[in-house]
Amino acid sequence: MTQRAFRLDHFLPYLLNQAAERTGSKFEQVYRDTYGLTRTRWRVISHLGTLGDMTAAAISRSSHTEKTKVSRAVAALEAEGLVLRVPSTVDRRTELLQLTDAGRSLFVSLSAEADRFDQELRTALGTDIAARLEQTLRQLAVDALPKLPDK
Amino acid sequence: MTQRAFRLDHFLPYLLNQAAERTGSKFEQVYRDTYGLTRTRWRVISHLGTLGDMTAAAISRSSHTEKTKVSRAVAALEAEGLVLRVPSTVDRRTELLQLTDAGRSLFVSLSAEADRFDQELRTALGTDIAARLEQTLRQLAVDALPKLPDK
DNA sequence: ATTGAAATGTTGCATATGCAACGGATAACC
DNA sequence: GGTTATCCGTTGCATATGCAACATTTCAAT
Repeated sequence: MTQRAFRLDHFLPYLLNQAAERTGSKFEQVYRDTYGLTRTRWRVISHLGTLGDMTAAAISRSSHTEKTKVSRAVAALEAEGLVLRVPSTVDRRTELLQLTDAGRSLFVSLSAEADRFDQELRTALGTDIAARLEQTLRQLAVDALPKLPDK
Repeated sequence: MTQRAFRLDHFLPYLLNQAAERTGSKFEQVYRDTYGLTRTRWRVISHLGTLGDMTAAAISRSSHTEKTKVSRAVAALEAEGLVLRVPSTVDRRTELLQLTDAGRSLFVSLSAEADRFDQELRTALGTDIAARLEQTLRQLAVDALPKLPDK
């Protein structure tokens, strides 16, 4: 019974969390200090910027973010004049969200910085390793994860 | 001026966050539902379990967790009788934290589940890919990240 | 048609979090 | 030695978050 001892620093969920936290908070400095955005607000902006106009529920599903978190971020962004709500005529429960001119202009500059940051990351890791990382992460993020171990 | 458009779903910090969030919340079900632990409490337990007795500040540094977050987790764990504080005689600012018998027993069962979860993850990804992922994540989590792009 | 189930977005409330400030203790420095 | 800076752990407070509940609207089933 050579029982391999549990090692936190080899536990993938922990390593994923650490890597995400460090990388994310590093880039967070950009949109926080320079643009006064929170993470969820940046997430909403970047969704609208890259995926086009969409509803809050769609953003919530696409980003696996609590719908109430999205709702509050949208409210703030609307108050700041960065996002516009267009009530749908077909489904009166929903409203389509779209960037205002100010919102789009913010997205353009911020996404340029994001691109640069991403490039630096990939260069530091090595482009081939970064590409493999991206593929594996997408698998973890999107595809089905293993079921929880049955006890 | 073929400007490559920013794509959120190719942005490494975003993918890292998504993968970490999904993986982490999946395993969180285990320690939350079965053992009533929060993520930070599990983090403290697993640090003490794998790295031995240490101070709150050491846990904070090792896990890149706010010291106030650690402080509160420790207070809760102490109240639940899972962690013991041993004031240091040499440095009277610090207190060494250690698992009680109950705490160690909890760690033993929980780390066994963590091992199983990790194994399932690695099997799902493929063991070689998982090993490469681990190495890359450690690099991102521990090593220096690229400086923020100069504007 | 009608009834029941599900989706959308918001709010209330309890809890979690981040940040600054604090008291106490040690370290650094001159 | 004495002064200053730094470290440890805690607390106060403002904000963020998660979860349940809600009103409204659409969808499903019969």
